[in-house]
Amino acid sequence: MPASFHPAGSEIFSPGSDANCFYVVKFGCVRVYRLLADGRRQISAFHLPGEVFGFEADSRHHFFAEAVGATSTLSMRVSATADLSATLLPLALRGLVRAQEHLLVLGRQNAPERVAAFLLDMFERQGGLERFELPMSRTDIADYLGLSLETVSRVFTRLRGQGIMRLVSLRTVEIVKMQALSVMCE
Amino acid sequence: MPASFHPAGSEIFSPGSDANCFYVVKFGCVRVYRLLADGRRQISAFHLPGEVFGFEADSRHHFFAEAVGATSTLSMRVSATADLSATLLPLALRGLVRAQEHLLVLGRQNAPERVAAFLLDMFERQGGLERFELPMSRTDIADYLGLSLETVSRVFTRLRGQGIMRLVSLRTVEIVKMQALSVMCE
DNA sequence: CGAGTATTTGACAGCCGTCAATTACGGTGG
DNA sequence: CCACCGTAATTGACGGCTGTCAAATACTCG
Repeated sequence: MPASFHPAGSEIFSPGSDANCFYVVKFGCVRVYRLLADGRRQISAFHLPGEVFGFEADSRHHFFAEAVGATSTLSMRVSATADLSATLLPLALRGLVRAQEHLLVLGRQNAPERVAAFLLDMFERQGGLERFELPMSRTDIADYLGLSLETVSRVFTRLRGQGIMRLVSLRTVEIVKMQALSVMCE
Repeated sequence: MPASFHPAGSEIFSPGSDANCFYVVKFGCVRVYRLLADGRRQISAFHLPGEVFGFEADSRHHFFAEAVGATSTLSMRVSATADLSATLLPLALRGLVRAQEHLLVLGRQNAPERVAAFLLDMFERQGGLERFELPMSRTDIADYLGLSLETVSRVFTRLRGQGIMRLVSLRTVEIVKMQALSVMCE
């Protein structure tokens, strides 16, 4: 179970490379994404400490994975796992449910609803403390939510104006009115 | 492996119900979707003959599944499968990849690109014949692509005007310029 | 053949993306 | 410790795509 360190922005895998192992995030954050021919990017998931990513339907990767900030991972070769299917199935199913929920956000929610959903997700995945870090840039958030970075920024400003959240620093969020944020996602 | 017949529009399962079996489509088409509180709907997938759906991360369904038209399915109890994990893992992984590709469409492609991607997907999944049926309504297509039904209709009209496709009947598509359609998705 | 539904088409408004400029932050070196 | 520089984030102006509302047309089924 070898550990690796990934500097900010470094590639972990890319489409076409061998998918012979999967990864556990030890610290930091990983973004998994696809690109269109003209460079438009859709981040399908961020992975935080403790989360597993990198398994594929076949033996090749179909996505890019990069360290968002300084990140360390543990990688496990698929062959080294006694019962691979039993290990991966629950992970794959959870990923599937997450992706399907994300589809609802991208397909049917407007910009404020998307940002609210994102903040609540980050809140819950980082232990439910009202103050937490955003490991990723506004551009990353935009590419995850299918918005422009300017729109993400504008919604942040609006949420601050409504007293729903506070920015302790550019990347540190404090949720003030949890209820209001939840209502926004319906 | 009991077979069931589902009339058009009938419910196959809904959120909260027991997820103790999964389903294979025999004929017809199934839509799987979620709703927001105000009724906005996102269809996460259509399932055509031969495809499997209905497995979940836990023992409860999180989605609605309905027959699009007259549909028949085979249902298998999860407990009746010898090695459940080995059977379901490839299906779950394929579903995950599909969902992630769909995320790119919803997050980063405009209306014509989305419709083109949808038509190509239907084309490929129905055997690659240039003429094929759309089992679902414009509303269903819209809720799958995160568009309004009017926008779907307008894009259809435009594609016909450009000589890229023909509507043999309202639900029967003939793709005339495959190349042009592919280019639209990048 | 007729009723009801599905689809198409049109007019118009609004949300959000793009382009651009300004401000704020953070890290580095003096 | 502070000044400086490069990057990230914010803010503003404006246009276009797409949603909404509404009406007309086409289709399907009984």
